[in-house]
Amino acid sequence: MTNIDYTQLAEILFPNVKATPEEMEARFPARDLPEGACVSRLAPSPTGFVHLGNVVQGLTSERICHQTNGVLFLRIEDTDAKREVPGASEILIEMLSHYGIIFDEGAALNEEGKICDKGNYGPYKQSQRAGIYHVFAKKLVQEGKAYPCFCTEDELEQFRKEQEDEKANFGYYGKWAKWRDRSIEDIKKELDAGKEWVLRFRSTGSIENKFKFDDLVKGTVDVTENDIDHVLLKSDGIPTYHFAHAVDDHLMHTTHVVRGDEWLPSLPFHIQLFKALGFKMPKYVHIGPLMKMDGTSKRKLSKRKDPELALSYYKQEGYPTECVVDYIMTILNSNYEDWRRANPDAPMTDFKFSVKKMNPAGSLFDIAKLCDVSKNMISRMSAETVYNSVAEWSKEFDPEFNTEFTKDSEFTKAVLSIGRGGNKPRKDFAVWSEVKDYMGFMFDKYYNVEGTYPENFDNDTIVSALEKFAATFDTSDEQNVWFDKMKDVAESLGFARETKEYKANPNAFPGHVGDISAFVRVAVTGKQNSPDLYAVMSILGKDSVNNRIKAQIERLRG
RNA sequence: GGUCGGUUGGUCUAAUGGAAGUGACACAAGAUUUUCAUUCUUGUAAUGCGAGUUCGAUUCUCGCACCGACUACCA
Repeated sequence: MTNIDYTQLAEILFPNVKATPEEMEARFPARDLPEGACVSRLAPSPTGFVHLGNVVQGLTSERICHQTNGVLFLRIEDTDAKREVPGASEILIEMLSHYGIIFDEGAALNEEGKICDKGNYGPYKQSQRAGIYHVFAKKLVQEGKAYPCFCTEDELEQFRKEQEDEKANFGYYGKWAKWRDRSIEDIKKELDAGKEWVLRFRSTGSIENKFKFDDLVKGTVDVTENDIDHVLLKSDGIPTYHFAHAVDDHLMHTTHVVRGDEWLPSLPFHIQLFKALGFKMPKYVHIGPLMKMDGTSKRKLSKRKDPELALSYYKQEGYPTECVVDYIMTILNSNYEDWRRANPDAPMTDFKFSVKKMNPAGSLFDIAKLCDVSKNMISRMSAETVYNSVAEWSKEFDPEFNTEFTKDSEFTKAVLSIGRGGNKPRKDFAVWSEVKDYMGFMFDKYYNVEGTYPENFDNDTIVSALEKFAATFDTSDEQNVWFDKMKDVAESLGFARETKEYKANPNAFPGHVGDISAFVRVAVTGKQNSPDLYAVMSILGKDSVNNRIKAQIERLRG
């Protein structure tokens, strides 16, 4: 082994780094927080793709922090320039805020809607923290815990092939760690030649050594020491996720790291890194992935295959965000559902969230269940709230419907009020996009003139029923009077006045009052199913109802 | 190949070293309603497999199977 002057090496590699780790510590002092307060963060990549995973992690972190009067901050992990999409951070903040994930600190939007920093532990974009990382990188080199590596992509690929052939573990270690113990002269030669280099961690671990580590969700996990000399700084001087995670979460005083369990395999390296840097470990909350049923087996929700992973899907379909939040809460803490039933109108934040309740396995994301949650929540909303939400949604996603829907807001709200309120409200739709189907017939534009009538009745009978009914009904009638008139029509055609009467003796009548109302229903709504017909007709008004019936009579007569 | 994680009805889950549920979704049947949506009642349905420890294991231990993740100068 060559004897290397690490201090000299550090100077050669980082000649411009003058600041010391101590200065960094002083610049980011411990937070002044009450006892037991948790500090957590969401640290997404700005790829422009905001997904359910962000909400799952975000809600978990948010609850952990705000339930303990702690701090939730947003850090943008833009260390991979290739994946960054302009404007992605802005979209992310905007989207998450709709889901109740509001950050106390970190990347934020200014008054012009542009990204800016809020808080004393910034910058919060990792690409702007290069100088900070380099201070700690230099320190690691000085201590002999990191070294430069000049291997090219081709060389690394070659190692990989050899390892496959030899059935050896993959990675930069052992005889493949070509630059682990090279002389200063060798390193200088490459540097002088202008070769690109990365900074690698000098691992002292061995896969022979196992130990236990506590994860707040997974419990005690078995860990095998890492023996790979992972990259800390890429050739552009930007850190890898691992190094940035250690430095940032230390300096920003994160107490709880919430992230997907795809990170579990790199935990050994992270533990090693924190130790090497002399940092205290945060607590880890590794969340299982969201799964989806694919045929008979489950698989992780995939960005490519599953549109429902993207938050934009829920916006487009018109799922109220609070419903998505409620559903996700039921996945995160199974007792949330019971709590919600007992407290239907309480804000979600009243629920006592517990990390211990989280499932260490991946949960299946069940759209059917989401719809159920959504249906229930929407049924409890006021007509006013529904009106505003549908108006906002349709403005963006169905402008044509929006025009009709908002033309006469009092009329529309009256329709939305049918069966709303009380203990057993109607549950007709789970998403705003279903509203058009539900009540479109109230607008002439969407009223289906070609409505199909119940079978087993000839046109003459239907026409005759419609004529008789149109001649007598009055929108000022009370509901019972209105229905009595319906019964009169039934009787005059030889139909049973009461449904029960008919059921008791079905051969005695051609039909019953329910059939008469079915004729009227189809004539007025164009559909065999509708909300309460009396309410529908009252809201439509006498003229509109008469016009529709008249047109139907003519149509049926051919 | 290696490392790690996971496994209770179709799904989300509860519980426990001592009979696995007046839990939820979905599904089915019935009742209710002038239709639908509701609401109510009822029903179908589960501890992956094999050992070990134990009087007793779904729970603890080990092995296997299956599923998933990671194994990048991505995060």
